[in-house]
Amino acid sequence: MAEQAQFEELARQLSAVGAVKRDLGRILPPDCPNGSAAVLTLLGRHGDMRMSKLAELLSVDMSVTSRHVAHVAARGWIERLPDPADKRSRILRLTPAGLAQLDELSRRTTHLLAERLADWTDEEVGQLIRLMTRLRDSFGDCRSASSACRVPAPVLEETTRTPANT
Amino acid sequence: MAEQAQFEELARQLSAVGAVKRDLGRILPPDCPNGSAAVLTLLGRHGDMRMSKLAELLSVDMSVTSRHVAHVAARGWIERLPDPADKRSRILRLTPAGLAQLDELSRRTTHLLAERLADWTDEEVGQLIRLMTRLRDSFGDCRSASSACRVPAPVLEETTRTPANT
DNA sequence: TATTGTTATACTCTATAACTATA
DNA sequence: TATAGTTATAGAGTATAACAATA
Repeated sequence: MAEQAQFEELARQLSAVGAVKRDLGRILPPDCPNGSAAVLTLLGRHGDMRMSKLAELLSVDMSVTSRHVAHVAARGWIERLPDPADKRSRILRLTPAGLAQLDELSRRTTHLLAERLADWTDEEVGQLIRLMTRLRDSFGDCRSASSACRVPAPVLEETTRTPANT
Repeated sequence: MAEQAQFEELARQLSAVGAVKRDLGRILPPDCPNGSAAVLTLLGRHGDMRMSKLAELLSVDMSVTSRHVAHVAARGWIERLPDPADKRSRILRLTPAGLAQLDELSRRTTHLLAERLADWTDEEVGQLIRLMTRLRDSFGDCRSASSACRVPAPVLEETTRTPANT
C-alpha cells in the first residue's frame, strides 16, 4: 500500500494530464472532436458492436455515447445496422470513409507523440501504458464487477483535520 | 524511440484515463468542482502567486483561470490581494477556510485512491507518478519554450515543495 | 504599445431524466 | 416490467476575442 502523500501527488498528476489530452485534441481533423475520435478508435480496435458495448468501453453514459455516435454517423464514418437478434439494438460498423478518417487520426496523434516523446525509450512508453491500463482497471472493475468496490468507502465525517496518516 | 503501435495505444490510454478523473470528480465536496479543486491544490502546494502563474501551472488560458478563481474567491476559500509591485496584478492566497477545504479534498481523494489502488505497491504508484510527470514535461516544455519543440528545452528548477503558508 | 486580468460568447463533454420501441 | 437507445436539458471545462486598467 502506498502512502497518502503519493496518492495526493497521483491525484494532481491525473488532473494535470488533461493538458496533454487537450494538446492531442487540438490536432484532430475538422469535424472530428475527441468524442468522435474515441468512437472511431474503439470500433477500429474491437470491431462491430452495439451501443451498450461501446458505452461500456468509453466508460460514459449511453446518452453520451448516443450523441457521439450520431455525430460520427452523420458524417458517414459509421453505419448503424439493425441487430437481427434484438430489434431495439443497433450494430455499429466503420465505413470505408470511417476507416480513412481513423487512419488520419492515427497518423496525426502518433506524429505528435513521436515528436514530443522523441527521447523516450520503447520500454518507458510501454511501462506508462501498462501502468495507465492497470490504473483504469483498478477503477473500472468496480463498474462491472459489482462486489469488491461496492464497499461504500468510509464516509469522511470527523473534523477538517487530517489524522496524522501512517 | 518507441513504435507507432505504442503511440496509438498511449493515445488510447490517455483518452481512457478520463474515466478515472471523472470518478475522482464525483466525490468532491459540494460547490467544489474539479477546476476549484485544482486551484486550491496548486495554491496549497506552491504558495501565493499571481493569476498568470496559476494559469501556467494549470496549463489553461488565463480567462479560464479567472473563472475558476472567481468561483473559489466567491466562496471565501482564497483572497485576491493587490500586488504592490504591479497594480494590474493580483496575488492569490489561501484563506483558513480554503485550507480547510483543501484538507477535505485531500482526504476524499486519498481515501478513494487508497481504496481502489489497495493492491498497488508503493513502488508502482511512484513509477506511475514519475512517468506521468515526465509525460507532462515532455509536452509542457513546448508551451514555455517558444521555439521548436524539438529542442530539449530549458528545465525550470522547480523543486520548491514548500507547503506554502500554514 | 504591451501586458494583466476580466467578461462575453461559443463549443465540447458529461450526467440525469423523460421518452420510444422493443423484449 | 425491464432493457436498448434517443432526446432534452443542465452543468462544467475550455478557447477566442473584445475590453479595461496599468506598465
